Amino acid sequence: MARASARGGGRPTTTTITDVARMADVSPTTVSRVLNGGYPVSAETRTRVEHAVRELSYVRNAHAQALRVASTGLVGVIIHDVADPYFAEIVAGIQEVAATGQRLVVLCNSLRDPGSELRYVEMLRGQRADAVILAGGAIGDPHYLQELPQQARWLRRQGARMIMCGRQMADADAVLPDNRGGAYLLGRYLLGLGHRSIAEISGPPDFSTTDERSAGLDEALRDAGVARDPQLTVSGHFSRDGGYDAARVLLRSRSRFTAIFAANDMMALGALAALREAGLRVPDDVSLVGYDDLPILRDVVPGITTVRVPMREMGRRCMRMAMSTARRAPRRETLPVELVERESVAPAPARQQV
DNA sequence: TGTCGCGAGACAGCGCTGTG
DNA sequence: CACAGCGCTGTCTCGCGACA
Repeated sequence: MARASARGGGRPTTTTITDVARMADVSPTTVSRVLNGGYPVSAETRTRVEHAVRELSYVRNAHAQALRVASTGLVGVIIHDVADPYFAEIVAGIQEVAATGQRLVVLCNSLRDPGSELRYVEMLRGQRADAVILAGGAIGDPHYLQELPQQARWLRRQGARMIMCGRQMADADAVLPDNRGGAYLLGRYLLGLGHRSIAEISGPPDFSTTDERSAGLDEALRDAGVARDPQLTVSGHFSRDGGYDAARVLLRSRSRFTAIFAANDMMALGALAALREAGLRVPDDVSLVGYDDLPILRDVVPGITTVRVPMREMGRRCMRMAMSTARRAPRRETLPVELVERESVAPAPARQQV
């Protein structure tokens, strides 16, 4: 099988284009022509080469190929948390498109640590990735905010590009959900049902997603002439436990509210658990809304009203950007979101407040 | 004219050798 | 000691020549 003559000793041997050429009784040039097309090769020779490729289980050396064609076919995807269904959906969309384009996706889990994210970008640059997709809201760390655009510029110089999924940055392409617009929709919906005391379980303070969704709710309240009570905002991690803890803080406070606006669905699930533990019914005692429309929400009782973010489509679009030719001007695509009404919201009770 | 082989050169980056 | 130059890795492209 793999040649033992050329490289002896304990060194690992691999099948190269030369081995295929030898078995097919042609030159490496002809093997390359068969594999890549674009040159005339007789049917008989083509068959011999293809047979040798199968016999030797030959696959091209991606590193060596990258040297010649200046493309590794590698796309790095950096996400905050692999256990978060939000990112799972985005990655599913990315891989759907990657599979059609013969791209290898490398998944990196930053656990929302800005230092990890920067290190992964550098490592992917070192691997000469064709593109790096950064999914999730921006982190407000000063060093990170200064360094990341620099990394995007270096990538661009290498002929690669950076694509932001769910946030934007100069020198990088971006696919964005309308965070502010979606939060505005939810706010208006709650206000329309008579809710005036709306508690907010917001995301961590240093994330752009947190700011945008809070701003959307703010805008809805402002438009309705409803003053916002700062006591009714508690921040937490973008997770089930983050929502659970924040809801418990709200319940322990003496503040009164008729509805909870959670910054994402996982937080809404945590809040639902905390409300249930406190003996409160959703939506009879408190209304609850989430954000994202994660697939797992379909099996939750009561069904949680939310905003559908086209996560899979965002992933698909990011990958298409990664596979397309880089342009000078960064590209921006904003995807619309829609309100999904389920059973977790009821009209505000006339007097009763939690 | 079609098909194929040959050889040079390019690619990134490490390690080695020679030179000043 | 610093620096330049070269070899090495595997693949691919390109120009040119050979052959049926």
